Amino acid sequence: MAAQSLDQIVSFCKRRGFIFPGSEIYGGLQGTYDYGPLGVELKNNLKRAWWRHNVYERDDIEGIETSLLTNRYVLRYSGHEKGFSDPLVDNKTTKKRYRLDHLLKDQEPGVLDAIAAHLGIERPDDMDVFVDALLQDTSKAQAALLAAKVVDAQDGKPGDWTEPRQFNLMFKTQVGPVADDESFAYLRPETAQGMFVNFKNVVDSTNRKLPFGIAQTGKSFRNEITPRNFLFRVRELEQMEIEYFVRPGDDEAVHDAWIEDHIEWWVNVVGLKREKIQLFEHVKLAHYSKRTVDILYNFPTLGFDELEGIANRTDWDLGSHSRSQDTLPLSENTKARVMLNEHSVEKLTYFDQPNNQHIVPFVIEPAAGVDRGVLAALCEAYDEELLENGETRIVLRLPAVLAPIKVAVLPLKKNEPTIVETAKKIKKLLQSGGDMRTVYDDTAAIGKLYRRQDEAGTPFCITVDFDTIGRGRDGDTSMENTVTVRHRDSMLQERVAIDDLLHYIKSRIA
RNA sequence: GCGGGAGUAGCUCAGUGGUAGAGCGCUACCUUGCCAAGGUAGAUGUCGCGAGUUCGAAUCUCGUCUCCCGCUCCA
Repeated sequence: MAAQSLDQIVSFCKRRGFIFPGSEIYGGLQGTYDYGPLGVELKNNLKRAWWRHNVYERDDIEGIETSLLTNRYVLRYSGHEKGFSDPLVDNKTTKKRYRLDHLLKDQEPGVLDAIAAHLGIERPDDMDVFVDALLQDTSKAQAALLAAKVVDAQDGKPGDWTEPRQFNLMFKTQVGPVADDESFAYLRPETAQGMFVNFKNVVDSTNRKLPFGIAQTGKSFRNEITPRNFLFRVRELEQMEIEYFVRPGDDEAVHDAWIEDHIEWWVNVVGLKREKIQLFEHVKLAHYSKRTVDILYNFPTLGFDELEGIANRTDWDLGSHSRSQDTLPLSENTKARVMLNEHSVEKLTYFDQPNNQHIVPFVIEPAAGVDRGVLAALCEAYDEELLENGETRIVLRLPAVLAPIKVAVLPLKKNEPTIVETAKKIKKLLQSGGDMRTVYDDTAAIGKLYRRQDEAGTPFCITVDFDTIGRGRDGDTSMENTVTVRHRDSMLQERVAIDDLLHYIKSRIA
């Protein structure tokens, strides 16, 4: 039986050392989690599998790793400094909270005129401009909302509004020893911008031709208003992102291809069931997006929710980060909305040799959450199996490539020195390659050792017994130097020669 | 940020003013010829944190933090 609730997964993760609450002994820190000994292996394996699929097994992707601390101009021109913050206002009577722009959109024109009059300005057509005007002086804005009798849809009456407050979803941090208003940087809210600002560097250093992509995994930070639901919404998260650059006009077909490719990856590599995956077509689009499609997974408790978002970011980002934008062949939407860039020293364009012209590529962005991926993999793999003898076996049916521990070596009897020594020797042999986690355990009876490994998701247990050391029953030595390999999912066993073990295991965990 | 619920051993939870408990798990030894076997011994808690009331607080009050549910938010 699969996990029935997220709580079940949460306590399992803590008990077995996958995931712990962040800063726990000091009462925790909201929206942070730490990965334990098994968790870090699983997470690394997931990232490695992603990198392998998206970088190594393709011809058209380069990897990159950019800094988390980000120059504020990067996030100004990307639109985040402005668009990544929400002005919020509360109605003290109804206890409802609204985004200011959403609230204003629902008002009668007369109410908006009254607000403008109170501020002493003409009413702007553009809601963003209007909101900006209100945020210039929040106490004056509060007075304006009250004077204009802004209505709360909840009860249909003028609300008792608080001052509007700007809720910035980006973390700022001080850079350098002098704490003044200008010496700060942002912690990046997405890894994407690092790839955009390095577009020229990658093109120049690799001689890439369109279409090609840049891939990156790494931490991002979002000051979520309400971090919730375990790993699902956290303030420090890790992303696996690709910015795939194409000729304008090719973007729509490439977008569809990435969606298909990544659904397949979640199903075939991470092991998520196809029927637990859905697509969600965004109706309300981000400022940079022409079309965004989410890949959703059916999490316990949460239901279908986002695992990966695949956006067509058009030429927005490259255009935004370029100087002299008026000289570039930008798309109409970008041209109309892009902020004049007074700080960039580069034009992020691509010279199209065959047609002898500069173009600004369109970008398709598959952006997945590593932590959400780990959570989905755990939820999918978690199984409470009812055995024939009436007992329950918890087994984590992770694909071998994701399993934290690949193989456990166990002595059938720990009070038989030759068996113990042989088992430890085999453990050394298997770990010598250095590219997989192996364990030796003799602290319980063999059945319990198997069950422990089942919970950890270990696909193979190797048991050293009397046959291994040439002391089989009735003097049988025919199975000397062979061991039992016990399979996690089926609990079946087979006999394998020690000399063949390394190859046997490696060929089954790739 | 608002409303509701919760926080006691690693996990699940009992304990309503009077010496902190159970099950599972964990450790050591014995036993054990393959699926959470048995025996013996053992460790583990600022009862989330901080104040207050009280002779005495896990228990009552207030504050605070964290988690869960609902609102809100989710580029």
